[in-house]
This record gives sequence, C-alpha cells and structure tokens, in this order.
Amino acid sequence: MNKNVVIVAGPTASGKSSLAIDIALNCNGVVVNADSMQIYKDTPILAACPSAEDKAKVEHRLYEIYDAKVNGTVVDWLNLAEAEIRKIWGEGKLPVVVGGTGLYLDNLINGTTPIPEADENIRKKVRNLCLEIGVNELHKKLAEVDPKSAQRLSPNDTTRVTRAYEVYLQTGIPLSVWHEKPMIKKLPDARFLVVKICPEAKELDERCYLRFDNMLQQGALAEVVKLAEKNLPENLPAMKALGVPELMKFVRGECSLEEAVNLGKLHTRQYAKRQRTWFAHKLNADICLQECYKGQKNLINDVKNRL
RNA sequence: GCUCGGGUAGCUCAGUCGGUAGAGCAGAGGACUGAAAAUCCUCGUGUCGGCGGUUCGAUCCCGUCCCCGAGCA
Repeated sequence: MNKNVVIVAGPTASGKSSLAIDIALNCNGVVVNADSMQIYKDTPILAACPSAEDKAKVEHRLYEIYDAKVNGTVVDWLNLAEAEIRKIWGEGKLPVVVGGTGLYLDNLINGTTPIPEADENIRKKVRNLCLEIGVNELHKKLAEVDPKSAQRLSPNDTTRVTRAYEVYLQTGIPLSVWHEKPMIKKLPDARFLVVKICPEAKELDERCYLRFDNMLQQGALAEVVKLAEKNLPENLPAMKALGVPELMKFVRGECSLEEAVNLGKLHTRQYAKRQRTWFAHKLNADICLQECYKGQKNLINDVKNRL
C-alpha cells in the first residue's frame, strides 16, 4: 500500500484551505490541520478555521481541539498528526496536511532532534526565571553551560534562549549537542508530495485585508469578547492569534475599532511576509503555484497524477 | 490682534550648553530544531518650516515671516 501524504503549504489568505479541500475531494482524502492556531477552539473565526460548509464537503481533523488555556507545542502536534495520518492510511484514504505553520510541516517532513519529553515544571521555572532576571541575564547563564548555543542566539531572543536553557537544565546536555544527533522522523515510511503556494505580496496583501473585514462580519468581535471573559494570561499562544490582542484593546476601550482593525490587517500582512520567507527558503516543493489558489483545475490534476 | 507652546526621517517624538542629527513605529530584506499567527537579526542624508543676521561655523542664538495647537481678547 502506498503511504502518500500531500502537504499543502502557503502564507495566510493564499487559498491553501480550499486547495486542500479540492485535493481531498478528488483523491479520496481527509484534511489534517497543520496550523498552530486553528488547533484552538476559542477563535474559529479569527484563526480562519474551516466552516461548517467546508467540513460537510470533506472530513477535517485536528481542528479546534484545544482549549485556549492549553499551551500547545510542535511535538504535541507531531504526535497527534502522526496518529491521524496512520489512521487515515488505515482507512485507505489520503491524508492532506494543510497549514501555515512552517515549523510543524518542516518537523513532520524532515524529523526532529530526539530530545526527551519536556518537563513542565522545568519549563515553567525557566520561563519565570526569564521574566525575573530578563533575557539578557538568562543568555549569560546559558553561555556558561552551552556556549555554542549562546553564541548562535541573540541575547534578546526570549523564545530560543529560554528553550536552550531549559533543555540543559532538564537533560544536563547542551542543546547544541542534541542538535548534532540525527533527526528522527515520525513517518519514515511516508512519501510526501509537497504543494506550495507562493503568491506575490501585492496579490496576497489585498486578500489579507479582505479576509480581516470578512472575519469582522462573521462575528470576530463577539469571539474576542467571549475569550476576554476567560481572563487568560496574555502570553498563551491562543491569546496571540492575529487580531486577538488588537481587538481586545478595542474591547477594553483602549483604542477605536478602526485603529484595532488597521493594526490587525497590518500584522496579518507582516505575518504573511514571514511565512513567504520561510516557505521560499526552507520548504522544498514538488509543485509550486505562483499565485493564490482560486480553483485552478490543472493543479488538482497535477497532484492526482503524481500520487 | 496679543500671550504661550510647537514646527526635526512616511508617522510619533528625542537631541545638539553652536561643530550639519537619532529612537520607536511604518517600510525592505533575512533568520528560524518543543511558545512559531511566536521570537529575533540587518538596513536611517533628512532643504532639522522660509528668509535674513551674529559667528570661522547655526538645525541649535537673534530678528522677521509663514503654518499648527492652547489660552486671552
């Protein structure tokens, strides 16, 4: 039995979700989420989760499964994705993995360094330490135990300095040493067919703006109001979804709706640029569409022929 | 009309006790191994409102004019 996995990657608003649906419809597929925000259930509108209509067309998995208070990670997703993909294969269907989170796709395709499961207590401890003494000081401490990583990382890079330090604290082995070990693939038996959407900035920007307006019409504000009522810490991933911090500010009366919306659109565009950079340099594709997906039939046929 | 503030990078503003200026944001590019819609890195010549004056030298001092804001008439 051939173990194909179709990967659909591309920046926000490039049409990758509908491309995934069309591929699934034509190839007996099931859509699997590879988006770090669509995995949360509190912001289906702002995260652009598939609509009820979309879900009726074809089966979607790994969408809206976490509560906003959960702090999901790449590894959590990898475990879920591996299980789903194997299940879908078992059903004799084609997994169509779609999402804008480059890191997730990269780890799924190329594997991850075999660092032991993170200890939540240590993670919390290091994060608190970072808040207490500041990244720069934490970076100095990291330099003492893992000079190689410290040299590689900016003393301002909160995310990575924290991770490197936490790995050393937990395992006693520097992250830089772990990185020298061979990567381990979740699906060594899979054959990936990567479809990448690489639109021009101009075309994409327009669509980002339109999409944000549509989200508002669909009730994004109400969604944010409900989320605000949960009173969650602002540093949780779900609280940082594009549009959430901006609209929260408006909800709290700290800015006008217009300002919030403009900022939301701006940040969406900036995010799309980061994605374009990632996909352009880090993801090799079998098929690359140079514009947004708008139902191009030959693309679907191309995918079909290569399976 | 008078008084007081202001007029400096696309925007918000620092600053120069006189030696032609710098942050944040925006913009452009880039990185990316357990927060990734996150996090970080690189890139700054602009008649320092106009015109005169003082000075070796003015964006900074003086005069004058224009514009904006507040107050008083």
